[in-house]
Amino acid sequence: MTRATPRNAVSSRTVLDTALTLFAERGYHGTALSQIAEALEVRTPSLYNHMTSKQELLRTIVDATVRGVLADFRQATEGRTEPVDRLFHAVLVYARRHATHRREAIVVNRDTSSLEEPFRSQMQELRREHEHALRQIISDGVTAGRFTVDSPALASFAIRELCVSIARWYQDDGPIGPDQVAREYTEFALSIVGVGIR
Amino acid sequence: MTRATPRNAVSSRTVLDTALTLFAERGYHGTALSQIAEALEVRTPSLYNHMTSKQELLRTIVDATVRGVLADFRQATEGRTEPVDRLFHAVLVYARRHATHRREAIVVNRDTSSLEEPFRSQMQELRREHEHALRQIISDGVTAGRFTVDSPALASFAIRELCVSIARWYQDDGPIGPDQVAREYTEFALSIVGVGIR
DNA sequence: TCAGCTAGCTAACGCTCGTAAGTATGCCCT
DNA sequence: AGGGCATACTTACGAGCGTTAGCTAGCTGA
Repeated sequence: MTRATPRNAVSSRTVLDTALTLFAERGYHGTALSQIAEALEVRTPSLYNHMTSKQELLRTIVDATVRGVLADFRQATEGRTEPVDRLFHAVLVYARRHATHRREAIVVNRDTSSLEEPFRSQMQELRREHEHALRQIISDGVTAGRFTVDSPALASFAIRELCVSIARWYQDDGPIGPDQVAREYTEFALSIVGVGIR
Repeated sequence: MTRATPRNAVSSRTVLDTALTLFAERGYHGTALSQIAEALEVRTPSLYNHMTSKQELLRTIVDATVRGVLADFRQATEGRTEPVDRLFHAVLVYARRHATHRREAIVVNRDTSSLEEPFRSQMQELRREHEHALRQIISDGVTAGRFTVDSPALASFAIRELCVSIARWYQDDGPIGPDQVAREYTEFALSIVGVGIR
């Protein structure tokens, strides 16, 4: 049984959250378990009451995030058939996620390569799935004459990285909310494929 | 004197180059000197004949790259006054550099935070200089009525990260050259600030 | 009340890291 | 021919890492 009100609020959730913060700040290899422990005001070995290994922390973070991205994408695009409509909503949720889940995005983008095999390949496969799905929307839009772009692959890369970049500067306590950022960036994305909103 | 034709071609240049490749691949903290040595088919301590510390390798890489970016920028924009013209050339050289200097770009973006003080602050100051200069061009363009964008800061971030992202997928041996990529991405950038080329 | 479990602690492990010291080897120039 | 220098080597160091083992305290529930 989990203690009702532990004296110090350390749990697998808080360990993961602290790891997330530090991994995002200093990278997986740049973060020592002792730093996570220190942030939680606990000795390093005590962490093992809440996790099984450092690698598992990374695995959990990447897994949840990558699956979340795919789930977002499916929910945002299902039922929509118009390329502009599909791209708009796919980019909107993707951009929004990078404002609301900054740390996760930074860790996934920087440290997926630090995952051990075979998990690393599995995760990269899932990321590629999202990548291809987005590119497909653009290809379809070009075929349908909705988008104007030389290379769907190039545009797809550009749009994805555009969204990812939000995680690198966005501040929760800043003057601009996630929805607003997402909408602005979606506008940028549509500009890239030659769709003007205004 | 440097030996004319050393049996094994190890030099400060090759050490730096190998470090660059590995840092870009696995990150600064994720790369051990032993790995650099192994790639050069040499024992780890032998590296110290060509460098003074691991940290110095990173310092050299970041310093050269950041100063190169600023030099590029100045050369590309000096003498130009038209906002569209200035932005076009500033983005063109910045984008191009990310195709021709992929590894450097990846290392600077991921591992500048691993630099020790006070060098880290100095480098970040220089990066900020480029950032502000680019933003200024956009602000000026908005004032002059050449660009259409809600927030110059947002657009500036977006354009910069767009260029940086080239380093993450570009392949030298691919079907598309640096100039072509740079031109495409510059077009994307101009779309973002509401300037159509075609 | 007290058994059992949770979650903290200290101590210690084996490993790898970056770096230093001292030694050997072989080319270059005089 | 041989002295000097560049560059490689072996050995070793101290520090820090992730992780394991074993102990202890105190809350929970019967």
